[in-house]
Amino acid sequence: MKNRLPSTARSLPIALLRARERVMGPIRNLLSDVDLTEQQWRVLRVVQETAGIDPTEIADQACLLLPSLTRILQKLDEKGLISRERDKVDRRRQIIRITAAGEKIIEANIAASIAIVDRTREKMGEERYEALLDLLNDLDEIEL
Amino acid sequence: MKNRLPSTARSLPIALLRARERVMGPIRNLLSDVDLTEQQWRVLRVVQETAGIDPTEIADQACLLLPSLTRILQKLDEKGLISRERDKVDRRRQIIRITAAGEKIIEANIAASIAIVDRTREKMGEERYEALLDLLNDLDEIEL
DNA sequence: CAAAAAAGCTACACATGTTAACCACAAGAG
DNA sequence: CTCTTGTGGTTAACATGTGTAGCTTTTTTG
Repeated sequence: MKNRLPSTARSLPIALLRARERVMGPIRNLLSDVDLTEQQWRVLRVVQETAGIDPTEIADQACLLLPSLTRILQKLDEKGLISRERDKVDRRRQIIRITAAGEKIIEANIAASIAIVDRTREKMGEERYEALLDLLNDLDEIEL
Repeated sequence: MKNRLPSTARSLPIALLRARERVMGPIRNLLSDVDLTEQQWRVLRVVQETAGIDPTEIADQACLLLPSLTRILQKLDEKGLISRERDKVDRRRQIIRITAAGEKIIEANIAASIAIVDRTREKMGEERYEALLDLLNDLDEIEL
């Protein structure tokens, strides 16, 4: 009765953050070598995954607000990693695509990134790892 | 063979981020009403959890770099939510404590915060929810 | 004691978060 | 057809956070 607060380890948001930092820390180091921020990398991954995606959808999938995304897309465009095109049907809309250079950057870094995550998978065990991913995706789909 | 990349939904860092945003979004709204950022709240929770903690330990538990933490502690100090004291044994060190006002802020917001998380727990089911927390804590303890 | 290490702080450059205002185009109502 | 409303996206401005380097003070160690 003295303390009804959940310990931070049993606080879902904090536990999610700590787990993420554990995995993301090493990956951030990788990315800084090729001068990409974590967010830029995330956007690039999302764009690569869904060719012809529009900014609103990217923002949603990459968990970014549109104004932040606008700036990030400008940076990625400057770097030649994505291309932007106006939708001919709805001319408010933009169509974003990854360029060959963008694909190349992903190619060059995804292996090391996967290797880091794979070490985690091995230490956790395949089943627990997959179970974790399933639970995370469930959580993401909750309360739409 | 055409595409060896994991979909972003099966990418552990991205899945962790999306799940976190889902839960944290509503909580951030709460906090902005009392003029606290997410990080300030996190620091406050950590300080409350471990009275007499020092900045290095806080930074570790709250997933912040020391320079960021320094500023956050200054802000929290200005607001009167924490107190700082020099350690008499090792005078390089500082001892951080939550103040009565700080406890009060937590009291005033933790209920709504827990309510948000509880809705998630109900939708996921108790067991799956607890399993998720266990897996996250495991992940955090990996690769020390 | 001198040198190395640890705990923090400061400063700086840059990226992101956040809100509001704004522009161009689209879609509906009358 | 035009007026209003809605949508997609950008810009601006400011707060905050990130990341690196260098500095001070105090401790520890050779």
